[in-house]
Amino acid sequence: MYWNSKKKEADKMELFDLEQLAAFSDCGTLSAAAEKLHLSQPTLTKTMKRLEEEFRVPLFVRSKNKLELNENGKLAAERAHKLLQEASELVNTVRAFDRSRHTISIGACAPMPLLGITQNIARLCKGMATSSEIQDIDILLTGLRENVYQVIILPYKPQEHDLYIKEAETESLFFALPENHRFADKKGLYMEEMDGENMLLLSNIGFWHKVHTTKMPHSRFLVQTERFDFDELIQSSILPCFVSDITLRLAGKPKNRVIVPILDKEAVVTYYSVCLLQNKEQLKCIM
Amino acid sequence: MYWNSKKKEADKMELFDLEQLAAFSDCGTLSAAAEKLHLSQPTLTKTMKRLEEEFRVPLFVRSKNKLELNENGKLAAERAHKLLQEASELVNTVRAFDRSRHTISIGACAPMPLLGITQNIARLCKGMATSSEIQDIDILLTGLRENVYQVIILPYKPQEHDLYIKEAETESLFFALPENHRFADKKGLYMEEMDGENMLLLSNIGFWHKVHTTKMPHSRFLVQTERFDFDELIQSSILPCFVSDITLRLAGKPKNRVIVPILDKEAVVTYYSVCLLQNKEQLKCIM
DNA sequence: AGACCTTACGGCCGGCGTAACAATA
DNA sequence: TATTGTTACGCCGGCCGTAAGGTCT
Repeated sequence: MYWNSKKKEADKMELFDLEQLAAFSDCGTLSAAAEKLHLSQPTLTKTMKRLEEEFRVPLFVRSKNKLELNENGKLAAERAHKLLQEASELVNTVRAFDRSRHTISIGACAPMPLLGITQNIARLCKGMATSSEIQDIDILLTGLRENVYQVIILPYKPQEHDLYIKEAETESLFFALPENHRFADKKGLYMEEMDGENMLLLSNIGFWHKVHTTKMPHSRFLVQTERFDFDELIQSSILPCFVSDITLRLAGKPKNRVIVPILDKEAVVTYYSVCLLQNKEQLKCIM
Repeated sequence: MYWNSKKKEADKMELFDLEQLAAFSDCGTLSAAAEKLHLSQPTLTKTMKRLEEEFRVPLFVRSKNKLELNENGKLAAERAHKLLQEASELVNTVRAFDRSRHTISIGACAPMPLLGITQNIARLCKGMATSSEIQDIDILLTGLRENVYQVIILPYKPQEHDLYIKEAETESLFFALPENHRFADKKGLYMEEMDGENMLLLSNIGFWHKVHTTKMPHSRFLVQTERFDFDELIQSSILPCFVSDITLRLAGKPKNRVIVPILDKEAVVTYYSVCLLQNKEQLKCIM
């Protein structure tokens, strides 16, 4: 296979050469560029010569001890920057694409139903990663159609015909009242009855937030971002808060609290896992 | 300088690697790609492995005896094509830019004044190339402002104030009539008198064409593209044609023809070399 | 003297080719 | 058997670094 060995005209221009050119353009001096790239100055000298040969056009104005880009060189360096940027984007794009093929993005209207489904995915779809977030319901729906999410979890059953829907779990909301609260011995409460009472609330609870603020417009909600802080506050304060059957099951009943069911129909929701009908097969292991 | 020698994580991805990937994508098989690039198959095998390492993402689905791009690979190959295209455009752009810096584009309204000016450029501006073309006058003016042309040659003196103008040579038009033509003994002729006579004409004569067709609307002009064919036809036919003092000076009088001056004022033009005022200094060697 | 670029020289590593092997059709 | 991909192995060239030289501030 030596019959082509001596093709001297080869376009040997490589990205590393351009990187050196770009570095020289940035640093203004070969020495500085060499240091930046952890190379020796003579290496840079030779690469620049090589580039000039490959472009077959002068790129520099050479004084005895000074090297500068001429107009050609400035243009070349500028374009080299662009090309390097695009080369870097190339691998990033491919990596991101690969990642997207291996991760399922789930959008949920509330935190609790995420727990079950992400566990299921980890168990059923080995090698699949999941990324999940809690968002407003309309954002979830548009995100589903734009493939931002492969699966979304809604607190109601949507009617669109291009969606594949599967009923998931239910969640029922309760008040967790201090034992000496005036309603502590009630068997059930409407949110309206509690309206006006200040309550502890965990942030990032999705659509529940809207439920609370609409049904209890006169209450002030002391929002905690951190789960740990929230739990601490429950222990140390006498403010009522919300719990659900799921949190009760997972974390147990907060000490010194009485659990009172909420009677509003909005306090009991059934979650539905939803994906595009066209992705049904691909996602059936989850749904 | 060995303190960084062993950085194995280097982004060694080079254009040649991507070229091999692109070739594989085009050819469908390593062997074919290897042949196309004048490389051996094992080389391709190893490059593909290297690329997979550099992307840190699988790019292929490997059977025992078959290598195919997976989805990642297809994306990578597609983007590789694009990047290679852009790399090629990079050098072409720089080369074109360099060329544009070393060539003066001249637009002229007629062929004759070009002769003198291009000779002057070749003599006065060593290392400068010239490209010239003949165009309509309005195209010349817009082209000058858009830097399509550095210098244009007009048959009149423009009035714009952002232009630098230098009077160039003059050209006077004559009829070259067969010796037995009815006007052969005239001392001068108006074009109107010749209107209706069929004439030989050289194509690509710029604004002269418009002069002829407006002043002699009833004549038919037998247009020749090739100078050689035109000269042959003059010898062998009895059709009248145009000559100018410049062609007479350069090529002499056609045999068997009588030269009769044209009396219309349009038959004597003074050419003006025009450039943008802002380029005056840069072009003063020419102007 | 210090900063910079260039040239000369030598070593080394990485990429390439050959050869041999394995698997498929 | 012919084609294709992979592995093993050795060579060779190109790239890099060190050293030395020249020029300018």
